[in-house]
Amino acid sequence: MGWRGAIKGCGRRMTVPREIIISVLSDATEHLSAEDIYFRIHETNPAIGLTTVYRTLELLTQMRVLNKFDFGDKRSRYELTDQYSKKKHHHHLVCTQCGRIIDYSDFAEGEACSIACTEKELSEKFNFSITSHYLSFYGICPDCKEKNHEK
Amino acid sequence: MGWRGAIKGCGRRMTVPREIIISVLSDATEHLSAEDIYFRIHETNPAIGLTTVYRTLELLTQMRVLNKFDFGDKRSRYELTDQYSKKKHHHHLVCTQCGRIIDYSDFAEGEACSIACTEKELSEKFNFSITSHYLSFYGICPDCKEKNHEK
DNA sequence: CTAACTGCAAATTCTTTGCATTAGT
DNA sequence: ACTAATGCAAAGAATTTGCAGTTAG
Repeated sequence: MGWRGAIKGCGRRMTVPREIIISVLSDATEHLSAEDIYFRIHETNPAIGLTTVYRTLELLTQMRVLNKFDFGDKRSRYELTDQYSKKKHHHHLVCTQCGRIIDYSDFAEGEACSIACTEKELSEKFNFSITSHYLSFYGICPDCKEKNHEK
Repeated sequence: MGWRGAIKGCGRRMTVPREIIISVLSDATEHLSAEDIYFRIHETNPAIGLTTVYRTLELLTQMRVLNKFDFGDKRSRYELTDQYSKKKHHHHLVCTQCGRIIDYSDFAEGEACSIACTEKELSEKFNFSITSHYLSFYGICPDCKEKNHEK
């Protein structure tokens, strides 16, 4: 079932703003904030307000169409969940100096398997129904390393 | 070198508020927000302001004495980094329904090793200097599962 | 038709800043 | 003494809410 079905399936309505917001998210390669989305939409659809963007993102997050992330700057960022995304499931590599984020999905030998095993062990041990996970590595990117070296 | 040394080592001063804030964090079992810390301190030290708590947390985070987390509610939460903590390095298991967070550090067979291997592979592949990682699993805790069942 | 959705402006909430005062070293 | 650190009040920034008008089904 596509996201349209998910929305209508629970008594909600398909609207122009929702359609556009998801299409922006679907085309995005980066991790967009509410304001990012608002500005992209605003050029072609100035009638759509920031409030609607926030409300739509909240709704879609609750419906598990979107994941909501926080990378340290104070704005929340969103991306489609695996189920609805063109991109494969991925983890993040975050530069703590410049904020650059690399998505990687060509998991190292054993990484994916290990996560799956851990998930299974944890769900048994703590009796949790695990639905997802989030793995990020933090460090200094090549560019920042170079800049730091020059000083 | 303890955190006191870290602070003095870079020309900063040891003060009563800093001492108290770290001791609260050191004793905490949960993940405290700035306000949590402020209230705990306030009972015995009403002279210490919330601003100082924020400034201290910011400083200590920059010095890598603290890790700053975000678990979805909008407040930031803090805990001592492995180097300064009584607790072992751990990962998180978060209930998406009630917000409960379980720390686990008795890593499953292979989990710790796999993270270390992945870290090494990524740092070579992307030429990143990786300093830390963050792994969380999300799901529904036993209590919430039960509650959902009753309905 | 009617209830969900929207936009605007105002309100909230968390966090940061300006500035005069206090207190480590 | 010198300057970092503090507390207060005020400012800032991201997000949420109240409400009257709009629109999908």
